Amino acid sequence: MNIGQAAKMSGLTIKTVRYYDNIGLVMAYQDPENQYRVYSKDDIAKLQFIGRARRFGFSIQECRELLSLYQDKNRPSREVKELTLGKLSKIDNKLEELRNLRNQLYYLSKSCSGDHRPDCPILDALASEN
Amino acid sequence: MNIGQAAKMSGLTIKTVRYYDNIGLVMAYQDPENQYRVYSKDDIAKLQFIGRARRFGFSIQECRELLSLYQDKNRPSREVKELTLGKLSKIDNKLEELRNLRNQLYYLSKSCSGDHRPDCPILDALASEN
DNA sequence: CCTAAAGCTTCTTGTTACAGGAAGGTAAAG
DNA sequence: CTTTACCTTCCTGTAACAAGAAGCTTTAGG
Repeated sequence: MNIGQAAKMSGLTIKTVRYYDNIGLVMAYQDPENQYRVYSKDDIAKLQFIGRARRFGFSIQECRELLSLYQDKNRPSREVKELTLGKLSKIDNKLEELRNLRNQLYYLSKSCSGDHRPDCPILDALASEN
Repeated sequence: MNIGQAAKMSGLTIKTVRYYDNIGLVMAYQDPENQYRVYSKDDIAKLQFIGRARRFGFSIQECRELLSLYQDKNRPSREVKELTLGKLSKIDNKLEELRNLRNQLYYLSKSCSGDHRPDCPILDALASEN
């Protein structure tokens, strides 16, 4: 099937699918006559796989690794789990960071009257040493 | 003072400071003799201001707005508060998203034995319809 | 005084993961 | 035969800088 169908079936955009072909992540067969990309069922499965992994926050590089593990029927599940746990810990760090940020911003916004007057503790905080 | 000192005093890198000059965020005076950038105390204050705002998750564009509000002694504090509240709500959305992701990944990792055997519920989940 | 090191300049390229659009070939339908 | 839909490649833009090359300038030391 052509790239349009492949995009629909995988839930990705045409641009994305073409991009994955360019970077060698999911390479389509090229019809020698018209240069159109041709996708097999197997390719669609890979695209869907990647779409889900991306939604889980895995980077393209990580998707590449997951895909090769996915295609290797004999790999130990340990490798996949390690990748996932690594990602989990990164997410935990990011969560912590964001929570702190959120609280600081929250207290800053609370302290500001937010009316017509020019006094603004938010700007004061950004301008001061601390 | 030169860019090296300015970078140190503001806690930013030289590259960053030069970049801010290029995009017109904090423009330095240029010594006509040697083309060196010269930073005043006021410039340093702006750089520090931006450094803090960036750490609070404000984008360069938002920093630009905050900076102009900061320099306008008569602006109503409402504007700053609105900017901050908008940012806060974006952070809340991101937090929610990340928390969901984290939980999904967590349960996936829990379900995988992570040993030498090839069976891996994580990959199964990425490969299946849901 | 000369030299080496440190500091400065501009310019180009790379990063991440695509999106948007131009210019042009192809295919299917009326 | 023409319109319309799809496809192609190639170029540019995004956010916020980092890295590095090539080449001045300034400063400190022997």
